[in-house]
Amino acid sequence: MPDKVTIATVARHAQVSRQTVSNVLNAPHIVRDETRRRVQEAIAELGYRANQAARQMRTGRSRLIAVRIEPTRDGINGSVLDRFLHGLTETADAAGYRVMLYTATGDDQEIATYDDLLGAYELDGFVLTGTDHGDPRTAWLAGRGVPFVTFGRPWDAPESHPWVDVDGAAGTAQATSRLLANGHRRIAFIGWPEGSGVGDDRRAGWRTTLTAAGLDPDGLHRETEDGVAHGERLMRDLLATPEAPTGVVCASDSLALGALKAVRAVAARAAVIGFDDTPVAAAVGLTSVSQPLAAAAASCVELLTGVLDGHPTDPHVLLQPALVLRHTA
Amino acid sequence: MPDKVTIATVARHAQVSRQTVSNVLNAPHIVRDETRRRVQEAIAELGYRANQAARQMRTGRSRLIAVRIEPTRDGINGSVLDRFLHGLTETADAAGYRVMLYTATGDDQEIATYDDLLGAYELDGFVLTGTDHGDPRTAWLAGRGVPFVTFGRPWDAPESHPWVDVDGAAGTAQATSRLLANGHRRIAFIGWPEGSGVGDDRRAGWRTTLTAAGLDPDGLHRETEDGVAHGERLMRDLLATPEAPTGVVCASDSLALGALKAVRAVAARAAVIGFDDTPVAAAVGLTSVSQPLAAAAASCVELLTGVLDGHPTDPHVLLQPALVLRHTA
DNA sequence: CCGGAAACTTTGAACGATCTAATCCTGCCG
DNA sequence: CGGCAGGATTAGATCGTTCAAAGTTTCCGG
Repeated sequence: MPDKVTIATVARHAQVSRQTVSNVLNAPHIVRDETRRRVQEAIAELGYRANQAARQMRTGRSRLIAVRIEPTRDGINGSVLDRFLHGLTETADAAGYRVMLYTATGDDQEIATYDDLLGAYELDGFVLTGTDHGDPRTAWLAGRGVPFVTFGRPWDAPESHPWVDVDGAAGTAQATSRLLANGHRRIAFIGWPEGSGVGDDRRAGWRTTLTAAGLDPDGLHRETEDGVAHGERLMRDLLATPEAPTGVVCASDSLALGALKAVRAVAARAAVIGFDDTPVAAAVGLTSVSQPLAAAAASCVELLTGVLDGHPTDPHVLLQPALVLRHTA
Repeated sequence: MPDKVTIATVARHAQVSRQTVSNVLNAPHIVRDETRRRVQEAIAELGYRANQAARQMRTGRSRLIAVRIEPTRDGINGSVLDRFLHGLTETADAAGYRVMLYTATGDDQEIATYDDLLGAYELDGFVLTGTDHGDPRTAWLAGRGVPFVTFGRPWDAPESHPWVDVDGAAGTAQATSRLLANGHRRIAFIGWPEGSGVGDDRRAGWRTTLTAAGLDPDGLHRETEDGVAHGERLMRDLLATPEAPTGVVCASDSLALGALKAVRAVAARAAVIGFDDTPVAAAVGLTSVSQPLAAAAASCVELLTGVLDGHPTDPHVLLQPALVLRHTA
């Protein structure tokens, strides 16, 4: 293995001082053209790469972004995080940042981890997913002045910090419109109990679209925890009512899959639309609302690096989902 | 924000020298009990955390492990990587390491990324997933003397480097035995074209189990690319033969899902078993072979940190999968 | 009470980059 | 031809840690 190439090696090779090499890297405009060219050649020739640890010691910046990887609770939503992570890594890479993972069980343990990561690695920023009402984590980070972005709106105070989100209401609105366009008039919604920002948002899209079409949404919605079995139960329920729906929009693919089972079990012909476009949806041919995860990830990185590199952008990004048509609607 | 706490702050506070604090952290046994206690109190009181960048500069070790996150090709396998990543992060954490992500498209681009990562962050090691026959990446890493572990055996040279893998043959053998125990005699296998180590391994488990039971596997297997549609096509094919199978073991959940569709389409009652226990399998009630991903991740970290911290373990770990029984077998 | 080994602690340098401030050019004007 | 402005370049200090070597204390046996 050849000797380690440091900035001093490059400087010697290009017959300039260390600082000039540093300038070529960090402030090229202050170096004369001819000198810059010579230095760049030396860099290329030697395969020099700036040591981040040394740079970080001086500048206090690590070019590292931390993201939490969750314990894959349902499994069905795991792949969403997966795609998001990939997009994040790719965009961060392009912006000269790297992604570091961490896990934590529980909010206070997570905050301890922040402390750890900041102390040991001087992380530049955090990307949080799945924030809830009154999340203590965002408060802690904001209090310490640590840059961060959340994927998901802070429902209680939308202006409080930078976020990126997907317009869930627009997604369910699209789904509902699709069913309306196909001639459906009794369109149900199966979602989560009131109180979760995301769930309420998705329900709202369905409700307003129905109302706008002059239809009455009352009695056509059901709430439950997420899960295939729950979806199936509620859909059987709906199908058994006197005015059974001919189509249903669901807050998740799990619920939709359950609904689909119920429909098939009673040999009905109701249309079903899910949410998240998970692999499950693709596998069983379920029409579903797809979140632009790569774009969301890119926006997160953009917001964060914008703050870090001193050219901040609009700190609130709301992306539009798209309906992926398959067999069920 | 309080001033940064460095080793010097702690030293002053505990009335010892910097080096003694360093010794308490890295070689506690050479410090007298009473001194150590005093230093540890100071550390706790001040909330001191060793700066990794500075440590790394001196030691050349970053306590960072790199893992590739793939572009989620199929989507169905995405969640496997996801669970693996989570396990990796958790175990690495416990061993005092952190996980850094990277992506790359194509082997040579990936090698360039290695160079980048090693040069800039002095990564301690790599975890590779999905290695193929004659992988240039492992050769490059080995040539540079960079520690790494692969999740997946190097089929062409099993002794060449440390790896962790799941015994696919044992998995399909379990699946086949299960079907035998349930009275099935004509048990088919749908897998991938010959040549992929993983695929061949999974087929072998089925074949040897059938043979051991005195049954003839000939004519009962089909090969195709991965995908639901392919699985469905081949299963229809099998069901249409004079001696149609009453059960089928598949090399993946995608194939199994397709097979299941075919079975239902022709109103047959054949049992179906998939592989990987993806969320899809859980959602549709498909019996599937489950890989112990958390254990695999833990083994990867153990192997890697073992090499790094100088107490190497057996460099080849083969884990046993488990059959998850659901409705289809 | 002293010599000396063992146990423990401290000092100074080094890792590889950037910051600050000082020095060196170069061209231009009086 | 000297002086000077301004850009280009360089020398030295510094970030927080660990290594190597030197210094100090403690403990025993003679």
